[in-house]
Amino acid sequence: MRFAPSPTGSPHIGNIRTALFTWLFARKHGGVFILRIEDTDRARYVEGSVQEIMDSLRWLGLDWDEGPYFQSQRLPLYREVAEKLVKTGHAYRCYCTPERLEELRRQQEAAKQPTGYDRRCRYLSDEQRAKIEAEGAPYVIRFAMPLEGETVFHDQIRGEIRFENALIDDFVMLKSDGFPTYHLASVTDDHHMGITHVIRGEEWISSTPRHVQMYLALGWEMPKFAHLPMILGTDRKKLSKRHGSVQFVEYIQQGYLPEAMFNFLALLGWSADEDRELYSREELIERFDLSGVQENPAIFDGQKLLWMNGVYIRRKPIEELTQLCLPYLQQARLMPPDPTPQQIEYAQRVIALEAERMKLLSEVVPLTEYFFRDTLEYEEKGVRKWFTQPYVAQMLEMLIERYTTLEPFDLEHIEATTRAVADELGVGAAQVIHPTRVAVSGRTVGPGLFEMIEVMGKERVLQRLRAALEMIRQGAKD
RNA sequence: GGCCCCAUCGUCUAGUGGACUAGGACACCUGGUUCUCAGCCAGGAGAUCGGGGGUUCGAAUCCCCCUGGGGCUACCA
Repeated sequence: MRFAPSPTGSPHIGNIRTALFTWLFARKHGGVFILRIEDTDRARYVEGSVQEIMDSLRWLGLDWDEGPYFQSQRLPLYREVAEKLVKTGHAYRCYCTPERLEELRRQQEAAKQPTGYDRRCRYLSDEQRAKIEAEGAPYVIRFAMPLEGETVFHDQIRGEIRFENALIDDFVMLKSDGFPTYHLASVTDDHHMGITHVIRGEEWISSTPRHVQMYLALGWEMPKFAHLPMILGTDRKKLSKRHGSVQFVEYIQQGYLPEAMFNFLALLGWSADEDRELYSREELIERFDLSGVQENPAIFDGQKLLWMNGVYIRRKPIEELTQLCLPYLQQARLMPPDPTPQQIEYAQRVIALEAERMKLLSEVVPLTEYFFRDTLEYEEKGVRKWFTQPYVAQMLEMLIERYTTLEPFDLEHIEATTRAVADELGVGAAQVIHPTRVAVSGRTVGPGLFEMIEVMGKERVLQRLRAALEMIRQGAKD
């Protein structure tokens, strides 16, 4: 099995999903998973994309057994195969210029004819050929497709697919710059690398008859083909830039967990016959089967992925989750680059309180900000609703006074003390809890108040209560 | 235009001739838990299986046509 991406840009969800399915299949059947970089188009090569591909695979835990191989380093092999086909009459040199080809296509389009090479050079006589060769004209090597009959192959997912040979033109195998096209390179490598199952995207179906004919011409054993359904954007169009983040690395940055992404991607276009959606990596390997692969394209909708990520975040042991969140906190300057054990301990307790609200690791910043900052930003709505209550100033004074002497400053005592204040004030507990939350966090939503106060610690809480009291008194004067 | 692939709730999907008053999940709505949110629990709404013909005692499941969507149609992959 192999995953053979082309380094023409940052890998997207679809590319990685193909890698995942291939990997799953290889692991399930004890096969060898090979990474092969199809860098045969020098013009479209994007610097750094190979690294991104490898980083993405590693991040997801898709380890490869061999490679990466680079097709650009195997040029002589492809030429050898192409020449062999020329010798056996299955291929020929074509000297047509790009200009002629373009003109030909224009005419065909104008005449509403199917476009394609007219095979002119296929029928050149030896003398004509020798003459052109003598001039040193550049050439490509084209495969000579059978002129009649049809090519039939059995797709592991879709069953039998057939194409009429006459409709397939003599495609280029070797370009004039000496590089192979995809067709030549992949067939050659798949054969030499002992690939038994070619698993790739649906967009390759129409190229498969060419590959089949090459195998036949070369006398090579045919691998099995499996064409995965495509992944479309919410507008049912092929995934592209305007669909938001389609680049895989962006998901990594936003704080998706590899476990969640793995699980989600495995279920995009594949399913086991059971009412379940949460699977571990091992369970997926155990269950994966080409027969469970969907034939119709799937629309990529991030909502379910987001939900699943939340599930996996909540399942994470808190120590691990804290380590995962740390980089985000540091980037936001909420934590220093080299935190002390005490600071990590504090962050961990904070994260434990907010974890169930987190769907992305990056959300740790907006979610926990107020635990770390010296000065709070108050939510306008909360201030208006709660700081205007007549009893609030008195309430804050009482809380400050009692918290100051409260020992130990723990959950149980904080709760008892706070509720006692409500009783004395003759109001419901909620009437105290809500304004206090605003005073202490600046917000109207968040974790349970008493837990929050306990984690913040006495000093920080007192300071915030005083600040709130000051603010209310100022407001009263105006 | 030509060739090819595909078609079940908004989305991911289960379903391979009778167990289907079409199941699950996300999202959505309601109720419960509770100091808010989230979480959790319970419930609800949501698909005449794209349309039309067949085959059959019986079709989401098989066949044909139509429609729709997608892919390919490069010296790109």
